[in-house]
Amino acid sequence: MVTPVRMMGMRAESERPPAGLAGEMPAEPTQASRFGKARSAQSGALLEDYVELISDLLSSQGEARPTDIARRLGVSHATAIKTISRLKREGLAEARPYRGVFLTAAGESLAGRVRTRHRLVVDLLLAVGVPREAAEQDAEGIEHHVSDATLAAFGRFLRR
Amino acid sequence: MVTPVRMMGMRAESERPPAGLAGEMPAEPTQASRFGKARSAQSGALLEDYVELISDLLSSQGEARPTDIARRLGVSHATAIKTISRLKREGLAEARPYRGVFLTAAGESLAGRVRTRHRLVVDLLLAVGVPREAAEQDAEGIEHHVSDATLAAFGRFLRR
DNA sequence: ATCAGAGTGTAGCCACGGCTACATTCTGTG
DNA sequence: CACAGAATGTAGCCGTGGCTACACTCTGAT
Ligand SMILES: [Mn+2]
Ligand SMILES: [Mn+2]
Ligand SMILES: [Mn+2]
Ligand SMILES: [Mn+2]
Repeated sequence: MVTPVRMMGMRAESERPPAGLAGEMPAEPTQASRFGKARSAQSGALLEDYVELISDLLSSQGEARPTDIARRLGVSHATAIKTISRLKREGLAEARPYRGVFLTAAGESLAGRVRTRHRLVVDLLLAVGVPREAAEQDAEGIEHHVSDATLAAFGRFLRR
Repeated sequence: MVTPVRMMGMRAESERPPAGLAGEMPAEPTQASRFGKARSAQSGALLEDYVELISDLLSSQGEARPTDIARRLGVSHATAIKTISRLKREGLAEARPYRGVFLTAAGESLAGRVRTRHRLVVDLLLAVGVPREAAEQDAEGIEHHVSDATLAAFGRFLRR
């Protein structure tokens, strides 16, 4: 995500056949690209949640320790630690053994955007009548698939 | 998903510590469960997309061949074939070599629900002012995180 | 100062969902 | 009827994100 080195799969949009002679159904290049985008969005989701949570912990507790992160996410500490090293590799976090996790500038910035988006999504859901608990729950997954255009529309709708 | 044999990870909600003596922040069992649910939702997403697409192909083309499925999803045929065998394993589809893919009753039923939900999500997005293309795009990911409660709320909002 | 217990880290396993490369089977023309 | 080319299937590789088991390091009470 941060480093779209080649990001997952995502088949090259170009390598399409010459599109049959007649107008036999556009072959839908759009559809494939939509699925592809949804897939890559998903790949960033986990990192986004980590970064948002770490930022929260740093504010509220003053530190973000692997065990806390693991507990809050509902995964084993081993899993959390492995993902934290991925955050480091992606340049979003820094951490030295037994010393807790911190966010880089990039990490903080991402956390901010993610937090804003999370709130907007919850608010939008509430605004259209989704019950609180469902809104909180579903937002956790939905947020990662909301594009800037959609987010902007949500904002306009809420300010109405 | 259909067969929640043990479904991915999803840490046991129960194994929580005795919750410190004083009232030191509820320890948020909710948060972990929310992340967990979002994770399992994701695990079903791919199968949902396959089933919906296969159903579409069966209606429009009369058959669903691996290559078509692969092209529409933007993945290699090898990937599609592997996922198709997972669909078989999950009891959603049937397929014999060189004979195309078909849906079981369970598969058809899932496809129907998925299609309905997909449409509702797109309509909701359009209704709150999301531009068409963004709506189509984002819906492809969002749909998999919309609970029944939220879906019902969307329906009410649109019928308003 | 000790040391039990909590927290961290590492190793190794698994399933999923991508891919490429190669082998096999169909099928429509010629 | 042959057979080239398309479709299908198989094998094997990779990274992610889970897990358990075990080893190491800290730290707060005695
Ligand atoms: Mn989330
Ligand atoms: Mn969030
Ligand atoms: Mn989808
Ligand atoms: Mn869909």
